[in-house]
This record gives sequence, C-alpha cells and structure tokens, in this order.
Amino acid sequence: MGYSIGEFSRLTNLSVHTLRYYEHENLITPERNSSNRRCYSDKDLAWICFIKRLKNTGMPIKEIQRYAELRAKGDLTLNERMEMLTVHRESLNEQIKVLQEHMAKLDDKIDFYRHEIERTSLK
Amino acid sequence: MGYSIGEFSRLTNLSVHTLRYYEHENLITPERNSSNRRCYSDKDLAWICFIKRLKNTGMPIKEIQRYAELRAKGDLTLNERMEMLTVHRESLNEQIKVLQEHMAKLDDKIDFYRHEIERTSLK
DNA sequence: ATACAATGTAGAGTGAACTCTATGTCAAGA
DNA sequence: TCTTGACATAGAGTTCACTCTACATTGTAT
Repeated sequence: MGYSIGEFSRLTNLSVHTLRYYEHENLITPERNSSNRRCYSDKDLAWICFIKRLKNTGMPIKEIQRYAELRAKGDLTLNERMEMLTVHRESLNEQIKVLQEHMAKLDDKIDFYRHEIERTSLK
Repeated sequence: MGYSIGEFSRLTNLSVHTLRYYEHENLITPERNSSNRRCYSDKDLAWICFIKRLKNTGMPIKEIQRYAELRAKGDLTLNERMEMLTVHRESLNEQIKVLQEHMAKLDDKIDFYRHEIERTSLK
C-alpha cells in the first residue's frame, strides 16, 4: 500500500529533501496515510522517472511544473503535453548536434596536443 | 594594439561583467595599458572561444581554472592538459550517449501520446 | 573647460535547484 | 514506559555562475 518517503528515496535515488522539494514545487503529489505520512505509488515511481528524464535533458523545474499541471488535468491536455514534448525533443536534438560539434573540435585539439608533445620532446 | 573590454565583449558575446568575472577567477589575464585598461589580444580571443567550448560541454569553472593554470605554466604542462582533455572527451562522449538514449525514450512517449490522442478522439 | 560614455574596483544581489536545520509528532521495539 | 528512528513542516543556508550597484577615473567629443 505505497512506499514511505524513505523507501521511495532509495528507489529513485533522490534524497528525501529533494522529494519534499519536488512536492513543494508541485511536481508530484503523493497520497497521505492516516497519520499524514507520504504514500508513494508505482505510478508516482514512473512519473518521477519521467521527471528525471526531463531534468536530465535540460528542462527547467518551472517547465516540468507546467507539464505536471497539465498532467493533473487529465486527458483533455494530451495535445498540449505532446506539443511540449515535441518542442523539447527539438531542443534535445539541437543539444546533441552541438555537443557532437564540440566533440569534433575537442578531438582536433587533442590531436594538436599529441603532435605538440611529440615535437617538443624530440627537439 | 588590443581590444578594449567593450570591444572584446562584442567579439565574444560575453558581457563585460562576465569578462571581469572570468578574470577575477583567473581564467584569463589580459594585458593592461598605461591607464590600467584591459587590452585583450587575438590570442585572448582564441582562448575565450576555447573556454566557451569547455563550458558548453559542461566543464565547471573550477576545472577550467585548473586548465588555465596549467596553460599559464607553458609547455611543461602539455601532457597534463592533454590528459584533462582526454578525460573530458570521455565525459562528453558519455553525455552524448545518454542524451541519445533519452531521445529514444522521448520519441516512444511522443508516439504513445499520438496513439492516445487518436484513441480518445475517435471514441 | 565640460560633459559624458567607457572603464576601473569592491562587494552585494540573483535565480536555479537543491540541502540542511530546528523543532515537533508518532509508531515500534527493548 | 522509554527511547529511537523515520517522518512532518517552515524556513534558512549553500553552490554555481553570473549580474548588478556604487562610486571613482579616464579618454573623447563639443
């Protein structure tokens, strides 16, 4: 009948502080038991995993908040949510492209160093 | 005979505040003219571009600081610098891989939404 | 000569995302 | 019964990377 915040913290690798913070920011709203303890469900678990994905791809809390808000309103907001994800997908695509460019330049630099080291140690 | 901080700010797209901040953090040490004004060179320009690259690939200021320190010591530190870049290259590679995985999952989710929207609007 | 725009320094303030502290409640084991 | 540990809230503190403010100086156009 649900995970305590401690259990949920272990499951998600988020500190209990962070979990309470996310709740404070309305990203997640777990049930409460009779003595006001948080009771996280498996649905909450899936949702937190998705939140982590959005975070790890650079979406700010404010925007995740907005998404969570839509999600809470139910199926009527499916379109709007998909639109958000589609836009985010584009930014992610761009991120990857930019990083790949940086990677190429970094490789050039490393190559340059390799030659430079060879040159200076042979001289 | 060098760019003023204003010119350099335009060239680099960094605010004069940020340029002074970078100097304060010892990332860059431009010459000064007779009246103590900063005098940035083309070498400084290339260096700032590289700093931006490191930043944009997620290297924290502290680590760039360390790199700048080595750079200031000259050719004797070539090996150590290349080592830093090689390690950083690996983290960048990992970053890209992770983002690509996120991208795939995001695509799944978007697909799921697409079906869900179709289903709910047909019913 | 004067005004004003750019520059200089020191240090305070900001926003994001936590992270921690103080204080209080409550259920379970010795 | 007593103690301990997990949990609760409110709010303060931290870190990063800027960003801005206050105030003093200097170079340039009128």
